[in-house]
This record gives sequence, C-alpha cells and structure tokens, in this order.
Amino acid sequence: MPSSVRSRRPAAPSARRPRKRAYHHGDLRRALLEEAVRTIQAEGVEGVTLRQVGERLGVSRTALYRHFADKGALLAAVAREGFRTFRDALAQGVAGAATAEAGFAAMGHAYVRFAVTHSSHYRVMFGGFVDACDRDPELEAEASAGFMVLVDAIVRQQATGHLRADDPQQMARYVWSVMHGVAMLIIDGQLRGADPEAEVAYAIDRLNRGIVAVR
Amino acid sequence: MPSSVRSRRPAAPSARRPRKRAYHHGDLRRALLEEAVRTIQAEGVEGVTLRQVGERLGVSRTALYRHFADKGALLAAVAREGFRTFRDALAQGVAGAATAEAGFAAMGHAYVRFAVTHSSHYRVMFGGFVDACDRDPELEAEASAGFMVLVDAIVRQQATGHLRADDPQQMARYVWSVMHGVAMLIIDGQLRGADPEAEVAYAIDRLNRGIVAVR
DNA sequence: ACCTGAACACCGTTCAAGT
DNA sequence: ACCTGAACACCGTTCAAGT
Repeated sequence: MPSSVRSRRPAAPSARRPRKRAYHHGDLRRALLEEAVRTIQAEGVEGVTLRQVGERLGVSRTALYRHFADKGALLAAVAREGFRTFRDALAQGVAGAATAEAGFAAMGHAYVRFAVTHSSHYRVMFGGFVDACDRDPELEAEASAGFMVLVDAIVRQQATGHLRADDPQQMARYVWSVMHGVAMLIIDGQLRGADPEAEVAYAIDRLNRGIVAVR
Repeated sequence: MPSSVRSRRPAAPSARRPRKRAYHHGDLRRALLEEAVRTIQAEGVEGVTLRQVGERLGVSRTALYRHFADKGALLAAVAREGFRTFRDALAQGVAGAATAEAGFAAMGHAYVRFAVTHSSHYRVMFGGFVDACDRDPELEAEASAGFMVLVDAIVRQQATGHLRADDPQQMARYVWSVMHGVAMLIIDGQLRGADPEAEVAYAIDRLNRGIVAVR
C-alpha cells in the first residue's frame, strides 16, 4: 500500500460535477441503508442478506464493504437512525400535551406506537443485534439521548411534587422497563387476544399509580 | 409408516438391557437436546449449528433429522423444557413465602432470577425464535400453564381485597410485561451500571404500589 | 429403525484485479 | 476511489444409500 497515492490527486477528469455518477449510484451508502430497512420491514432482521441487498441495488454483493465495516456496522447504522427518530417521537409526545401529567402518558403511547410501527428498527435497536453499542460510540450517544428525554420528564414532574422523589435515573430505568416489556410482548405477538392500545393504556395507568407521590 | 410396529415388540436380544446402545447413542434425542442447551449457554442462540452439535456428539450432521423435524423443532423443544422448569421456579417462589404479599414479591424475584441464570432458555422461550408456539401445541400448553400460575396468584390476592378488582387476565399481562421488561433489559446488558437485584426490588415495589387496592 | 455421505442452495468475508 | 469476480469457510436441508 504505497502512501504516495494520497498526494497524487489528479485534476477532475470531466467538468466539475459534484458526484460523477460513477458506476451505479450517487450515494450507495444511503441506498444500502434504505434497502436494509426495507428488507427488515418485509422479512425481519434475520432476512437481511448482504448478497440480496446488493442484488436488489444492482450492485456486487461486496460493494457494501466500501461503506460499512461489515454486516453488523450496517445494522448499527440502522439502529442509530432508529434512535434519532425514536427520540424525536418521544419528545414530540411530551411537547404536544397540555399538562406535564398528560405529556407523560403521551410519551408512553408514543413509545409503544414507535415500537409497533417501526418494529424493525425497534428490534435492531433493542434486540441485542448490535451488541449494545459496544462498537459504535455514536450509537451509544444516540441511545442515551433518548433515555435523557425520559429522565428530564421525570425530573420536571418531581419538581412539581407530582412524582415520588426517588432517584430519577432509577425511576427512569423502571419506566423504561415497563414500556419495553409491553412493547416487546406486543410486537412479538405474545399478547394475542388483547387490544394493543388498551394494553398500553392500562399499563400507563398502573405504572403512573405506582410512581406518583402520595398526597 | 406401518402401525404394526407398535404391537410387535421383539424380545430383548441380549439379556435385558434397557437400551441396546445402538450406533453411538442410547438416547440421541436427549443428547441433542442437552448439547443444544450447552451450546446456547456458551455461545448464544445463534451459535447453535446442527453441524457442530452433531460433530460434538460424534454423529453425522443429519442424524438429528431422525429426532426433530428441523432446527426450529430442536429450539422449540429447548423452549418447552425451559417453560416447565420456569413454571416450577415461579410456583416454588410463591409456595415458600409466609404471606400472599410476600409470595407475590418472591415470584417476581424468582422470575428475573430464572431469566438471568437460564438466560439461554429464557431467550429461546421469549425471543421470538420459536415463532410463538405456532408449530407446537405442547409448547403452547406449557407456556400458558406458566401464565396461569401468575393469574391464580392475582385472583387469590384480589379475593383477600389486597389487589385491585381489575380483570385478572389484564392485570397478569401487565405484571408479566413489567417483569419481562426488567428481565430483558438486564440480560441484554442494557441496564449497565445498575445492580440487577436492586433493579428488581425497586421494580417490584413500584409495580406493587400500582396494583394494590386503595385502602 | 437409525444413521451416513454426497449434494444443493444458501450465507459473510477476503482479496487480487479491473476501471 | 469505487466496484467486481472468484474463492474460502461456513450454513440448513434433502435424499439415495448403507447396516
């Protein structure tokens, strides 16, 4: 691997196009990401195959390695994207509500709604496919940002005396556990015979009752 | 498949050995099951490979097909076994406690303890690997038996007026969601930095407070 | 009845080679 | 710089054949 390559940048060969539409794609990285999401939605996470993704994009099955370290990195990128839109969904849930209490409930509904409508993303995010952010610090940051939205909401409600004065982190982990449990059982189809919306509503009621301050 | 086989039980060929040690194993089915569990514990569910399992047992990689329909059936059998010991663990948790309330808490601890110490079984049982009991009615029965232990405990505590008079099934689904959420986050390593025992204790406290009857 | 061995259609990943 | 094609070491499953 001669390092002289680096300094030898030949002048742009034809005019000065931003991207010269080389080979098949302008932005293969983006295309790979989108195709992966599409496949996950259609066939689940284990249905994602580098060969199939490549073929569907009219590209060699090894072209991906120019843009991602390996298959795990592809999935991690999907998860990262998921965490960003997840956090937005949560924040929007809180923002649209009149009272802090209503905002809390709205956040719960938003949580499960995201898990159900983006179950492919959700599974990649929390299903243990990406090995808990170990390899991707950016992913870690995105994930804990979502957790922070929850902690903030709790702190605000503790300040008004509406929630118990427990360690907010501890309480946030509990709230997260509850919503995660409900979401997982629903998208895994384990709660069959039960209406998902009703399930969430009941859970939020009972959850809330368990953490409010005694008047 | 001639049904005459059933009535034609030939006399034991040499003395009266329980199993005549044919080929490599007396009970290959059992051996396959145990090897699968061992592999799952060591390398996770996706580490289970029919070829490797066979090789480790000194048997061809296709020998398994005499005893299980396919790989999914093997995992389903592991799950079924898991459900049985799971139910026992739950029941034992309730039985060992003095009061009904203490029994309830004990059951929660037993739930998460099982998930943590048998995380391989737990993941196969609830991780969506066996496609929610669809193919195995026996598995379905085993799973709902475990759920019934929970429903029974709830009904008993509703009778004494200790728990709210909600639909016991609905309440059981909620309690299950909470414990499942806590268990999953713990065994997925998502709750890092938190003591698992403390996490469970806090969860049970808050959970309980949310479903007790108002005095 | 129980197991084998070769074969088939898949995987992810590497690497020399093309443009 | 970006992509290809052949190759490697893996999969699960089928099926004719052995004992």
